[in-house]
Amino acid sequence: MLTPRARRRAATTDEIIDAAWRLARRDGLASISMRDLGKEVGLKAQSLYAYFDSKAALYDAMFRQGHERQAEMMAAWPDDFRSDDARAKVKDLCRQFVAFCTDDPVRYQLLFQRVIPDWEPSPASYALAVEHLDHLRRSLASAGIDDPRHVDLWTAVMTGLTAQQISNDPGGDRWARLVDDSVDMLFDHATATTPEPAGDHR
Amino acid sequence: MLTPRARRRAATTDEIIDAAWRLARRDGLASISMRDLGKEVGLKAQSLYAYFDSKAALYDAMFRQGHERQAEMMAAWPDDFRSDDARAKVKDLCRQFVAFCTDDPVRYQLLFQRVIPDWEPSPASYALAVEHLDHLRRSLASAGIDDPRHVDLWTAVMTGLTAQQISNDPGGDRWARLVDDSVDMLFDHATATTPEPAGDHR
DNA sequence: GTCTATATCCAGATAGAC
DNA sequence: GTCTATCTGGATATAGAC
Repeated sequence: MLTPRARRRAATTDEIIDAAWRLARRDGLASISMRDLGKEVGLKAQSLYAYFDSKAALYDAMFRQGHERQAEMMAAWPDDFRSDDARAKVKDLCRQFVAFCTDDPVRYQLLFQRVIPDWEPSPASYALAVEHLDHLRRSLASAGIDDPRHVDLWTAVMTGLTAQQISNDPGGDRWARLVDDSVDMLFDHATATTPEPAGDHR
Repeated sequence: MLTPRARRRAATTDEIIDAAWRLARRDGLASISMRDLGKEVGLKAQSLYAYFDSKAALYDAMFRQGHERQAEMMAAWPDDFRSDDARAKVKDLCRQFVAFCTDDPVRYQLLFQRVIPDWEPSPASYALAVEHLDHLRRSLASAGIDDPRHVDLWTAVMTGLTAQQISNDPGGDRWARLVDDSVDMLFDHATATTPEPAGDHR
Protein backbone atom coordinates (compact mmCIF):
# COMPACT_ATOMS: atom_id res chain seq x y z
CA MET A 1 0.00 0.00 0.00
CA LEU A 2 1.49 3.26 -1.07
CA THR A 3 0.52 6.68 0.12
CA PRO A 4 -0.19 9.17 -2.66
CA ARG A 5 2.99 10.94 -1.62
CA ALA A 6 5.07 7.78 -2.04
CA ARG A 7 3.38 7.02 -5.32
CA ARG A 8 4.24 10.43 -6.67
CA ARG A 9 7.80 10.00 -5.52
CA ALA A 10 8.09 6.61 -7.21
CA ALA A 11 6.68 8.05 -10.42
CA THR A 12 9.25 10.84 -10.45
CA THR A 13 12.02 8.35 -9.70
CA ASP A 14 10.97 6.23 -12.66
CA GLU A 15 10.79 9.30 -14.84
CA ILE A 16 14.36 10.20 -13.92
CA ILE A 17 15.57 6.70 -14.69
CA ASP A 18 13.83 6.75 -18.07
CA ALA A 19 15.40 10.11 -18.84
CA ALA A 20 18.79 8.72 -17.85
CA TRP A 21 18.40 5.88 -20.35
CA ARG A 22 17.48 8.39 -23.02
CA LEU A 23 20.56 10.45 -22.33
CA ALA A 24 22.72 7.33 -22.21
CA ARG A 25 21.52 6.29 -25.65
CA ARG A 26 22.14 9.78 -26.96
CA ASP A 27 25.49 10.65 -25.38
CA GLY A 28 26.86 7.40 -24.05
CA LEU A 29 26.48 5.71 -20.72
CA ALA A 30 29.49 7.30 -19.09
CA SER A 31 28.61 10.78 -20.31
CA ILE A 32 25.40 11.28 -18.39
CA SER A 33 25.70 14.39 -16.26
CA MET A 34 23.42 15.43 -13.45
CA ARG A 35 23.02 18.81 -15.14
CA ASP A 36 21.76 17.30 -18.40
CA LEU A 37 19.62 14.83 -16.55
CA GLY A 38 18.02 17.62 -14.58
CA LYS A 39 17.30 19.52 -17.78
CA GLU A 40 15.73 16.40 -19.27
CA VAL A 41 13.16 16.10 -16.48
CA GLY A 42 12.66 19.79 -15.78
CA LEU A 43 14.53 19.92 -12.51
CA LYS A 44 17.77 21.44 -11.35
CA ALA A 45 20.62 19.00 -11.05
CA GLN A 46 20.73 19.51 -7.31
CA SER A 47 17.13 18.43 -6.90
CA LEU A 48 17.94 15.02 -8.26
CA TYR A 49 19.76 14.31 -5.03
CA ALA A 50 16.39 14.14 -3.33
CA TYR A 51 15.85 10.93 -5.33
CA PHE A 52 19.31 9.46 -5.65
CA ASP A 53 22.06 9.80 -3.08
CA SER A 54 24.71 9.92 -5.76
CA LYS A 55 25.33 9.32 -9.41
CA ALA A 56 26.46 5.81 -8.54
CA ALA A 57 23.06 5.16 -6.97
CA LEU A 58 21.45 6.27 -10.22
CA TYR A 59 23.53 3.78 -12.21
CA ASP A 60 22.62 1.12 -9.71
CA ALA A 61 18.93 1.81 -10.18
CA MET A 62 19.37 1.59 -13.95
CA PHE A 63 21.29 -1.67 -13.59
CA ARG A 64 18.58 -3.07 -11.38
CA GLN A 65 15.82 -2.04 -13.77
CA GLY A 66 17.65 -3.61 -16.70
CA HIS A 67 17.94 -6.92 -14.91
CA GLU A 68 14.30 -6.80 -13.94
CA ARG A 69 13.43 -6.45 -17.61
CA GLN A 70 15.61 -9.44 -18.36
CA ALA A 71 13.90 -11.40 -15.61
CA GLU A 72 10.51 -10.63 -17.11
CA MET A 73 11.75 -11.81 -20.47
CA MET A 74 13.22 -15.03 -19.15
CA ALA A 75 10.24 -15.78 -16.97
CA ALA A 76 8.42 -16.66 -20.17
CA TRP A 77 10.80 -19.58 -20.64
CA PRO A 78 10.83 -22.62 -18.41
CA ASP A 79 14.23 -23.74 -17.22
CA ASP A 80 13.41 -27.37 -17.79
CA PHE A 81 14.06 -28.54 -21.32
CA ARG A 82 13.94 -32.26 -20.69
CA SER A 83 10.58 -32.87 -22.32
CA ASP A 84 11.36 -32.96 -26.01
CA ASP A 85 13.05 -31.01 -28.71
CA ALA A 86 15.47 -29.43 -26.26
CA ARG A 87 17.52 -28.01 -29.09
CA ALA A 88 14.69 -25.93 -30.47
CA LYS A 89 13.85 -24.58 -27.05
CA VAL A 90 17.43 -23.65 -26.29
CA LYS A 91 17.56 -21.92 -29.66
CA ASP A 92 14.51 -19.90 -28.68
CA LEU A 93 16.07 -18.91 -25.41
CA CYS A 94 19.40 -17.94 -26.95
CA ARG A 95 17.80 -16.02 -29.79
CA GLN A 96 15.73 -14.14 -27.27
CA PHE A 97 18.77 -13.37 -25.14
CA VAL A 98 20.82 -12.03 -28.03
CA ALA A 99 17.86 -9.97 -29.22
CA PHE A 100 17.38 -8.56 -25.74
CA CYS A 101 21.00 -7.42 -25.75
CA THR A 102 21.23 -6.09 -29.29
CA ASP A 103 17.88 -4.32 -29.05
CA ASP A 104 19.40 -1.93 -26.55
CA PRO A 105 23.19 -1.82 -26.79
CA VAL A 106 23.50 0.73 -24.03
CA ARG A 107 21.59 -1.51 -21.66
CA TYR A 108 23.85 -4.38 -22.68
CA GLN A 109 26.89 -2.29 -21.83
CA LEU A 110 25.58 -1.43 -18.40
CA LEU A 111 24.44 -4.94 -17.54
CA PHE A 112 27.22 -7.01 -19.01
CA GLN A 113 30.26 -4.89 -19.62
CA ARG A 114 32.18 -2.60 -17.32
CA VAL A 115 32.26 0.63 -19.26
CA ILE A 116 31.72 3.17 -16.49
CA PRO A 117 34.92 4.25 -14.81
CA ASP A 118 34.88 3.81 -11.05
CA TRP A 119 31.48 2.24 -10.88
CA GLU A 120 30.30 -1.26 -10.22
CA PRO A 121 26.91 -2.58 -9.19
CA SER A 122 26.10 -2.97 -5.52
CA PRO A 123 26.21 -6.56 -4.25
CA ALA A 124 22.44 -6.67 -4.01
CA SER A 125 22.05 -5.65 -7.63
CA TYR A 126 24.80 -7.95 -8.78
CA ALA A 127 22.98 -10.88 -7.22
CA LEU A 128 20.31 -10.44 -9.90
CA ALA A 129 22.91 -11.00 -12.59
CA VAL A 130 24.17 -14.17 -10.94
CA GLU A 131 20.65 -15.48 -10.78
CA HIS A 132 20.23 -15.17 -14.52
CA LEU A 133 23.40 -17.07 -15.24
CA ASP A 134 22.02 -19.80 -13.06
CA HIS A 135 18.86 -19.87 -15.08
CA LEU A 136 20.94 -20.57 -18.18
CA ARG A 137 22.94 -23.19 -16.34
CA ARG A 138 19.82 -25.04 -15.23
CA SER A 139 18.33 -24.83 -18.71
CA LEU A 140 21.39 -26.28 -20.34
CA ALA A 141 21.73 -28.97 -17.69
CA SER A 142 18.17 -30.09 -18.28
CA ALA A 143 19.00 -30.32 -21.96
CA GLY A 144 21.93 -32.60 -21.19
CA ILE A 145 24.71 -30.02 -21.21
CA ASP A 146 26.29 -30.16 -17.78
CA ASP A 147 30.03 -30.06 -18.32
CA PRO A 148 31.11 -26.68 -16.88
CA ARG A 149 33.51 -26.26 -19.77
CA HIS A 150 30.66 -26.53 -22.20
CA VAL A 151 28.64 -23.98 -20.26
CA ASP A 152 31.59 -21.60 -20.29
CA LEU A 153 31.94 -22.09 -24.02
CA TRP A 154 28.23 -21.38 -24.36
CA THR A 155 28.41 -18.05 -22.60
CA ALA A 156 31.49 -17.09 -24.61
CA VAL A 157 29.79 -17.81 -27.92
CA MET A 158 26.55 -16.01 -27.09
CA THR A 159 28.23 -12.93 -25.68
CA GLY A 160 30.71 -13.02 -28.55
CA LEU A 161 27.92 -13.00 -31.13
CA THR A 162 26.19 -10.21 -29.24
CA ALA A 163 29.27 -8.04 -28.94
CA GLN A 164 30.21 -8.46 -32.59
CA GLN A 165 26.67 -7.65 -33.64
CA ILE A 166 26.58 -4.48 -31.58
CA SER A 167 30.05 -3.26 -32.48
CA ASN A 168 30.30 -4.18 -36.12
CA ASP A 169 26.81 -4.29 -37.55
CA PRO A 170 24.53 -2.18 -35.37
CA GLY A 171 20.94 -2.44 -36.41
CA GLY A 172 21.66 -5.38 -38.70
CA ASP A 173 21.68 -9.14 -38.12
CA ARG A 174 25.00 -10.29 -39.53
CA TRP A 175 25.94 -12.06 -36.29
CA ALA A 176 22.53 -12.36 -34.65
CA ARG A 177 21.33 -14.65 -37.43
CA LEU A 178 24.10 -17.09 -36.56
CA VAL A 179 22.52 -17.97 -33.22
CA ASP A 180 20.62 -21.04 -34.39
CA ASP A 181 23.65 -22.30 -36.21
CA SER A 182 25.77 -21.75 -33.11
CA VAL A 183 23.40 -23.66 -30.89
CA ASP A 184 23.59 -26.61 -33.25
CA MET A 185 27.35 -26.33 -33.28
CA LEU A 186 27.55 -26.22 -29.49
CA PHE A 187 25.16 -29.13 -29.08
CA ASP A 188 27.02 -31.26 -31.59
CA HIS A 189 30.29 -30.46 -29.95
CA ALA A 190 29.01 -31.10 -26.43
CA THR A 191 27.50 -34.44 -27.29
CA ALA A 192 30.53 -35.50 -29.30
CA THR A 193 33.04 -34.63 -26.59
CA THR A 194 33.44 -37.14 -23.82
CA PRO A 195 33.15 -35.26 -20.55
CA GLU A 196 36.28 -35.42 -18.46
CA PRO A 197 36.20 -36.82 -14.93
CA ALA A 198 34.57 -34.44 -12.50
CA GLY A 199 37.79 -33.90 -10.59
CA ASP A 200 39.28 -32.15 -13.60
CA HIS A 201 36.71 -29.41 -13.63
CA ARG A 202 36.82 -26.27 -11.62
CA MET B 1 68.32 9.18 -41.11
CA LEU B 2 67.42 10.98 -37.94
CA THR B 3 69.11 14.03 -36.57
CA PRO B 4 70.06 13.78 -32.89
CA ARG B 5 67.33 16.28 -32.18
CA ALA B 6 64.71 14.16 -33.88
CA ARG B 7 66.01 11.09 -32.13
CA ARG B 8 65.66 12.72 -28.75
CA ARG B 9 62.19 13.83 -29.61
CA ALA B 10 61.16 10.34 -30.67
CA ALA B 11 62.58 8.92 -27.45
CA THR B 12 60.56 11.33 -25.33
CA THR B 13 57.46 10.58 -27.37
CA ASP B 14 57.89 6.87 -26.74
CA GLU B 15 58.45 7.53 -23.07
CA ILE B 16 55.18 9.45 -22.87
CA ILE B 17 53.31 6.66 -24.61
CA ASP B 18 54.78 4.08 -22.25
CA ALA B 19 53.79 6.21 -19.28
CA ALA B 20 50.29 6.52 -20.71
CA TRP B 21 49.96 2.73 -20.85
CA ARG B 22 51.13 2.53 -17.25
CA LEU B 23 48.51 5.02 -16.14
CA ALA B 24 45.85 3.30 -18.21
CA ARG B 25 46.60 -0.01 -16.50
CA ARG B 26 46.50 1.68 -13.11
CA ASP B 27 43.49 3.98 -13.45
CA GLY B 28 41.67 2.83 -16.54
CA LEU B 29 41.98 3.90 -20.15
CA ALA B 30 39.44 6.68 -20.00
CA SER B 31 40.86 8.13 -16.79
CA ILE B 32 44.23 9.20 -18.09
CA SER B 33 44.65 12.90 -17.49
CA MET B 34 47.29 15.12 -19.00
CA ARG B 35 48.19 16.29 -15.51
CA ASP B 36 48.88 12.78 -14.24
CA LEU B 37 50.67 11.90 -17.43
CA GLY B 38 52.90 14.92 -17.08
CA LYS B 39 53.73 13.95 -13.52
CA GLU B 40 54.57 10.45 -14.66
CA VAL B 41 57.23 11.65 -17.08
CA GLY B 42 58.45 14.65 -15.10
CA LEU B 43 56.87 17.31 -17.27
CA LYS B 44 54.07 19.77 -16.84
CA ALA B 45 50.84 18.78 -18.51
CA GLN B 46 51.09 21.71 -20.88
CA SER B 47 54.47 20.57 -22.15
CA LEU B 48 52.95 17.36 -23.45
CA TYR B 49 51.28 19.41 -26.15
CA ALA B 50 54.69 19.82 -27.75
CA TYR B 51 54.48 16.08 -28.51
CA PHE B 52 50.79 15.47 -29.05
CA ASP B 53 48.35 17.96 -30.48
CA SER B 54 45.57 16.70 -28.24
CA LYS B 55 44.60 13.90 -25.97
CA ALA B 56 42.91 12.21 -28.91
CA ALA B 57 46.24 12.21 -30.73
CA LEU B 58 47.79 10.48 -27.74
CA TYR B 59 45.16 7.74 -27.83
CA ASP B 60 45.75 7.40 -31.52
CA ALA B 61 49.46 6.89 -30.99
CA MET B 62 48.72 4.23 -28.38
CA PHE B 63 46.27 2.53 -30.71
CA ARG B 64 48.85 2.55 -33.45
CA GLN B 65 51.56 1.14 -31.22
CA GLY B 66 49.26 -1.64 -30.05
CA HIS B 67 48.51 -2.70 -33.59
CA GLU B 68 52.16 -2.60 -34.46
CA ARG B 69 52.81 -5.03 -31.63
CA GLN B 70 50.09 -7.26 -32.98
CA ALA B 71 51.61 -7.07 -36.43
CA GLU B 72 54.96 -8.17 -35.04
CA MET B 73 53.28 -11.09 -33.33
CA MET B 74 51.36 -12.19 -36.39
CA ALA B 75 54.32 -11.77 -38.69
CA ALA B 76 55.70 -14.93 -37.09
CA TRP B 77 52.80 -16.87 -38.57
CA PRO B 78 52.38 -17.51 -42.28
CA ASP B 79 48.92 -16.86 -43.66
CA ASP B 80 49.01 -19.98 -45.79
CA PHE B 81 47.92 -23.10 -43.99
CA ARG B 82 47.40 -25.29 -46.99
CA SER B 83 50.47 -27.46 -46.49
CA ASP B 84 49.41 -29.90 -43.80
CA ASP B 85 47.92 -30.06 -40.37
CA ALA B 86 46.00 -26.83 -40.89
CA ARG B 87 44.04 -27.39 -37.73
CA ALA B 88 47.10 -27.38 -35.50
CA LYS B 89 48.42 -24.24 -37.13
CA VAL B 90 45.13 -22.41 -36.79
CA LYS B 91 45.07 -23.47 -33.14
CA ASP B 92 48.51 -21.94 -32.67
CA LEU B 93 47.40 -18.71 -34.28
CA CYS B 94 44.20 -18.45 -32.25
CA ARG B 95 45.90 -19.34 -28.99
CA GLN B 96 48.45 -16.67 -29.69
CA PHE B 97 45.78 -14.11 -30.49
CA VAL B 98 43.80 -14.75 -27.33
CA ALA B 99 46.99 -14.66 -25.26
CA PHE B 100 47.97 -11.37 -26.88
CA CYS B 101 44.64 -9.91 -25.82
CA THR B 102 44.39 -11.35 -22.33
CA ASP B 103 48.02 -10.52 -21.53
CA ASP B 104 47.13 -6.86 -21.60
CA PRO B 105 43.41 -6.25 -21.09
CA VAL B 106 43.77 -2.51 -21.34
CA ARG B 107 45.41 -2.82 -24.72
CA TYR B 108 42.60 -5.14 -25.77
CA GLN B 109 40.06 -2.52 -24.75
CA LEU B 110 41.76 0.18 -26.76
CA LEU B 111 42.30 -1.93 -29.86
CA PHE B 112 39.08 -3.91 -29.99
CA GLN B 113 36.44 -2.25 -27.90
CA ARG B 114 35.15 1.30 -27.86
CA VAL B 115 35.54 2.29 -24.26
CA ILE B 116 36.71 5.88 -24.59
CA PRO B 117 33.89 8.38 -24.86
CA ASP B 118 34.10 10.60 -27.92
CA TRP B 119 37.19 8.98 -29.33
CA GLU B 120 37.77 6.76 -32.28
CA PRO B 121 40.94 5.91 -34.15
CA SER B 122 41.93 7.99 -37.15
CA PRO B 123 41.26 6.34 -40.52
CA ALA B 124 44.97 5.74 -41.03
CA SER B 125 45.25 3.89 -37.74
CA TYR B 126 42.05 2.01 -38.28
CA ALA B 127 43.44 0.66 -41.54
CA LEU B 128 45.92 -1.34 -39.49
CA ALA B 129 43.07 -3.09 -37.72
CA VAL B 130 41.38 -3.98 -41.00
CA GLU B 131 44.61 -5.44 -42.27
CA HIS B 132 44.80 -7.84 -39.35
CA LEU B 133 41.29 -9.11 -39.88
CA ASP B 134 42.31 -9.80 -43.45
CA HIS B 135 45.25 -11.82 -42.25
CA LEU B 136 42.86 -14.05 -40.31
CA ARG B 137 40.55 -14.29 -43.30
CA ARG B 138 43.36 -15.41 -45.59
CA SER B 139 44.60 -17.91 -43.03
CA LEU B 140 41.20 -19.49 -42.61
CA ALA B 141 40.58 -19.52 -46.33
CA SER B 142 43.82 -21.37 -46.95
CA ALA B 143 42.69 -23.90 -44.36
CA GLY B 144 39.47 -24.45 -46.27
CA ILE B 145 37.21 -22.12 -44.30
CA ASP B 146 35.89 -19.59 -46.77
CA ASP B 147 32.21 -19.23 -46.03
CA PRO B 148 31.84 -15.65 -44.71
CA ARG B 149 29.36 -16.88 -42.13
CA HIS B 150 31.94 -19.24 -40.75
CA VAL B 151 34.52 -16.50 -40.59
CA ASP B 152 32.05 -14.29 -38.71
CA LEU B 153 31.36 -17.11 -36.30
CA TRP B 154 35.08 -17.53 -35.86
CA THR B 155 35.66 -13.94 -34.83
CA ALA B 156 32.66 -14.06 -32.50
CA VAL B 157 33.96 -17.15 -30.71
CA MET B 158 37.52 -15.90 -30.32
CA THR B 159 36.55 -12.45 -29.12
CA GLY B 160 33.89 -14.02 -26.91
CA LEU B 161 36.43 -16.27 -25.22
CA THR B 162 38.77 -13.33 -24.81
CA ALA B 163 36.18 -11.03 -23.31
CA GLN B 164 34.91 -13.63 -20.88
CA GLN B 165 38.44 -14.42 -19.82
CA ILE B 166 39.27 -10.79 -19.15
CA SER B 167 36.01 -9.93 -17.41
CA ASN B 168 35.34 -13.02 -15.37
CA ASP B 169 38.64 -14.71 -14.67
CA PRO B 170 41.41 -12.14 -14.99
CA GLY B 171 44.83 -13.70 -14.68
CA GLY B 172 43.40 -17.20 -14.97
CA ASP B 173 42.75 -19.46 -17.95
CA ARG B 174 39.18 -20.63 -17.47
CA TRP B 175 38.17 -19.49 -20.97
CA ALA B 176 41.58 -19.20 -22.62
CA ARG B 177 42.14 -22.94 -22.25
CA LEU B 178 39.03 -23.56 -24.35
CA VAL B 179 40.67 -22.18 -27.50
CA ASP B 180 41.89 -25.50 -28.88
CA ASP B 181 38.55 -27.10 -28.21
CA SER B 182 36.80 -24.20 -29.91
CA VAL B 183 38.95 -24.47 -33.02
CA ASP B 184 38.04 -28.13 -33.30
CA MET B 185 34.41 -27.26 -32.81
CA LEU B 186 34.51 -24.57 -35.47
CA PHE B 187 36.37 -26.78 -37.94
CA ASP B 188 33.96 -29.66 -37.43
CA HIS B 189 31.02 -27.38 -37.84
CA ALA B 190 32.41 -25.67 -40.93
CA THR B 191 33.23 -28.91 -42.71
CA ALA B 192 29.90 -30.48 -41.74
CA THR B 193 27.81 -27.56 -42.95
CA THR B 194 27.20 -27.36 -46.64
CA PRO B 195 28.09 -23.85 -47.74
CA GLU B 196 25.17 -21.97 -49.21
CA PRO B 197 25.30 -20.61 -52.75
CA ALA B 198 27.53 -17.55 -52.99
CA GLY B 199 24.57 -15.31 -53.81
CA ASP B 200 23.18 -15.85 -50.36
CA HIS B 201 26.14 -14.37 -48.59
CA ARG B 202 26.71 -10.72 -47.89
C1' DG C 1 11.00 18.97 -2.68
C1' DT C 2 12.76 22.52 -5.15
C1' DC C 3 15.16 26.32 -5.53
C1' DT C 4 19.57 29.75 -5.46
C1' DA C 5 24.05 30.03 -4.28
C1' DT C 6 28.19 28.08 -3.64
C1' DA C 7 32.05 24.90 -2.54
C1' DT C 8 35.43 22.10 -4.41
C1' DC C 9 37.74 20.03 -7.71
C1' DC C 10 39.30 18.62 -12.12
C1' DA C 11 39.50 18.57 -17.00
C1' DG C 12 41.72 20.06 -21.76
C1' DA C 13 43.95 23.62 -23.83
C1' DT C 14 46.37 28.32 -24.94
C1' DA C 15 49.57 32.60 -24.30
C1' DG C 16 53.72 34.18 -23.73
C1' DA C 17 58.20 34.56 -21.05
C1' DC C 18 62.58 32.33 -20.99
C1' DG D 1 60.82 22.71 -25.28
C1' DT D 2 59.58 23.82 -20.92
C1' DC D 3 57.90 26.69 -17.84
C1' DT D 4 54.23 29.90 -15.14
C1' DA D 5 49.96 31.73 -15.43
C1' DT D 6 45.57 31.52 -17.00
C1' DC D 7 41.22 30.61 -19.61
C1' DT D 8 37.08 28.13 -19.99
C1' DG D 9 34.11 24.96 -18.86
C1' DG D 10 32.67 20.91 -16.84
C1' DA D 11 31.77 17.78 -13.04
C1' DT D 12 29.56 16.09 -8.22
C1' DA D 13 27.78 17.56 -4.28
C1' DT D 14 26.22 20.50 -0.03
C1' DA D 15 23.93 24.52 2.62
C1' DG D 16 20.16 26.83 3.57
C1' DA D 17 16.02 29.71 2.21
C1' DC D 18 11.31 28.99 0.91
